[in-house]
Amino acid sequence: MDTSSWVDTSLDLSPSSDRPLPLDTPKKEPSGNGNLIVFGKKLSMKEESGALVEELNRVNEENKKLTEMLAAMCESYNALQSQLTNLMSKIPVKELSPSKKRKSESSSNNNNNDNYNFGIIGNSESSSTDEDSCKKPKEEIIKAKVSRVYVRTEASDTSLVVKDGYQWRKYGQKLTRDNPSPIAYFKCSFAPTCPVKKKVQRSIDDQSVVIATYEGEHNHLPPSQMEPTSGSGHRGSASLNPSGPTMTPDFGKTKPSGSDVARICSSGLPKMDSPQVRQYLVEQMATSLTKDPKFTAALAAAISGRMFQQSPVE
DNA sequence: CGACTTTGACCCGCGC
DNA sequence: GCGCGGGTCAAAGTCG
Repeated sequence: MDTSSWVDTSLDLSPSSDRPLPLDTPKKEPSGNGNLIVFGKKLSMKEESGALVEELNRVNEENKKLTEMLAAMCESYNALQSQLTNLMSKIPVKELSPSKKRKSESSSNNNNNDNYNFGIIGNSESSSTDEDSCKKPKEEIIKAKVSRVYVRTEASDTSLVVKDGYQWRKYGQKLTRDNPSPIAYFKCSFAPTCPVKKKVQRSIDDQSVVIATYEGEHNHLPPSQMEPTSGSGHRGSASLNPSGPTMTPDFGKTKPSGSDVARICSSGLPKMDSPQVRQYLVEQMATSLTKDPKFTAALAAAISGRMFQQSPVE
């Protein structure tokens, strides 16, 4: 029930088996048997290039459509986000008492309307509240308390580190029953009073996927913004949203890496509708697609299918 | 020497 | 009430 954000450090837009190829190969496929023999066939150069050009055009159109879809998604996302922010601002925020450990945690779950720094479309892992003070209107509590982010990393990378621009201190690690890989617990260590916690665990299904669960809301500026000149590995600049700190990718400086894309996608309140972002996303998609061998293969298959169709086998 | 990580012990909620 | 399991603490170790 929680909405989670999918963050893929490589912006995996590749046509995987469960994600059909956007440029769906022509429905009119060569019948039945194999499909990749086409290049062996004799096609006149004209036909061949014609088919290729046609396919290229089609792919371009498809790309356009995808771009538009992406933009539309970003817009609706933004709309939702602002709605959420509005709603959040109407709910009184309570300061938690640091004294009660357990209580404070659960209360941080409950009353701190966190549109968390990632701003991930909130989701509510929030357990039922044992919160005393919150005589809550049961349902319509905004459930943006816990954010979950999926990050694809190198499978060999066992560090369970999710770079999000904040500074974290690990305070625990446990093995859980349902997942062989341990779960690591982090606290935001940049500000002593910052209540934000983070849990990181590898996905049970895909070891290359790390699930980071954020709880709480930062009550300070992101380190990278407070110390713009200090390196500390956080290159992305960040901006503080009035309703909560948010990460904003820095497009100006360096070419963002995959993980930057991750942050773009996962960060909740960045201006997703800004032309820069859109442009960047499109570029990343294109790069990602062209780099992906699967995509290339699929494209080749599509093209060959097309060619095959145009010059029927005898 | 300070900041961070590791890790076993402990706390507490929840289901039975 | 009891046991289990998730979450946290805090001492010891590590690192720069």
